[in-house]
Amino acid sequence: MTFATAFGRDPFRPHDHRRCREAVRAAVEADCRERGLRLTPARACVLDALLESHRALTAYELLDRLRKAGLGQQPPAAYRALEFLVANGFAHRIERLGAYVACVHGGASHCAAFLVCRACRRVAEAALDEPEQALAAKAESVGFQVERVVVEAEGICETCGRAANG
Amino acid sequence: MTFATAFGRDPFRPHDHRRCREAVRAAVEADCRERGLRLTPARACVLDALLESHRALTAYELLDRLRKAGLGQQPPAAYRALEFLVANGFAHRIERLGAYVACVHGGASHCAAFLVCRACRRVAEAALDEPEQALAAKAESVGFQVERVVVEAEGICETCGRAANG
DNA sequence: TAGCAGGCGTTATATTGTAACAGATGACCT
DNA sequence: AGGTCATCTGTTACAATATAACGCCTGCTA
Repeated sequence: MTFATAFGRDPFRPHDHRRCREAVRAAVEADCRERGLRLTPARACVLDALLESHRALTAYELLDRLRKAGLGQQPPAAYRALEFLVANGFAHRIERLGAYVACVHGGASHCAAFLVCRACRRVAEAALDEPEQALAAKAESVGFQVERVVVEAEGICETCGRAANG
Repeated sequence: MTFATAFGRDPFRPHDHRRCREAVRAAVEADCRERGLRLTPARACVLDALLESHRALTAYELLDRLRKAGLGQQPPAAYRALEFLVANGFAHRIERLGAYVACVHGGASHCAAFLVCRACRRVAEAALDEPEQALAAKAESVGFQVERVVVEAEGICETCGRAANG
């Protein structure tokens, strides 16, 4: 399990975010070509907004971007773009926040865990190799069929912790 | 890690729920006495509603109960009772659903994982001994201070699975 | 008995998300 | 070329979840 930007670094700390963002964007484009998915202007606009930072953005913040770009006016525009991005593994919904982040692991569907800073709303993502092994074992023992696992750790990132403690 | 009702059984399957419910209710009352907490009529009403089943209920479903009992009319009545119950470890919020369940582990604050059936909304709770050890280790390695961990497995319980598959 | 904290009532509003239907576009077939 | 189909988008209207802010009441206690 590793926490990473597109370049294997800690997203809570300064990094070459331009390269980080562009690498993910290129990977998504390539993946869409391969899988015959349409990265339409509205979808690309939402993805780009998410890629501007490692912060979780709400659907309405993303809708603002669509409005400014002239690519949509009403909530369904944002939710449709997000539905596409989440369904295809290009973004994740952070349940704890009702907000969304770009996926930094490039396309393939996977099970993810998140560190969510409640101060700056930045999110670090970890690929979980197994969907919480112990949990899966217990689920099986009661005949429960797991379809999706949400793992979100809420807290304070190093930067915000230092800012608060002086 | 064990999934349990108050009597160590699988909450997705039939059990002596009257005893299950009454034991939790008594434990909560005892805990409130010990800790000087006030289990007011409105709070008890919400707790009792949650204890009627192992299903997650929304704040507005709970507000209906308060209304019928003449113990509150507006949303804040429900949210205040829930705030008390959650803050003191007597209930949990299921982030995935925006809904609430009674805690079956009797009071002490703890870290929990949930199996959430998306068909019947019943919820099984597991006490996590350590707050996701691997996650905590990784958090520490990037200087992230974890305050709370959400672990929710969404899927289909045995009963609902059988109903669907014939 | 004055002050204080906690609990509650009420109004108003914020935030997040969906249903439903219609128009537009582009791919593909004949 | 024209027909047909699926997908994407526009729009209206609304549902569902949650909170801010203010003020009253009650019971404790200094």
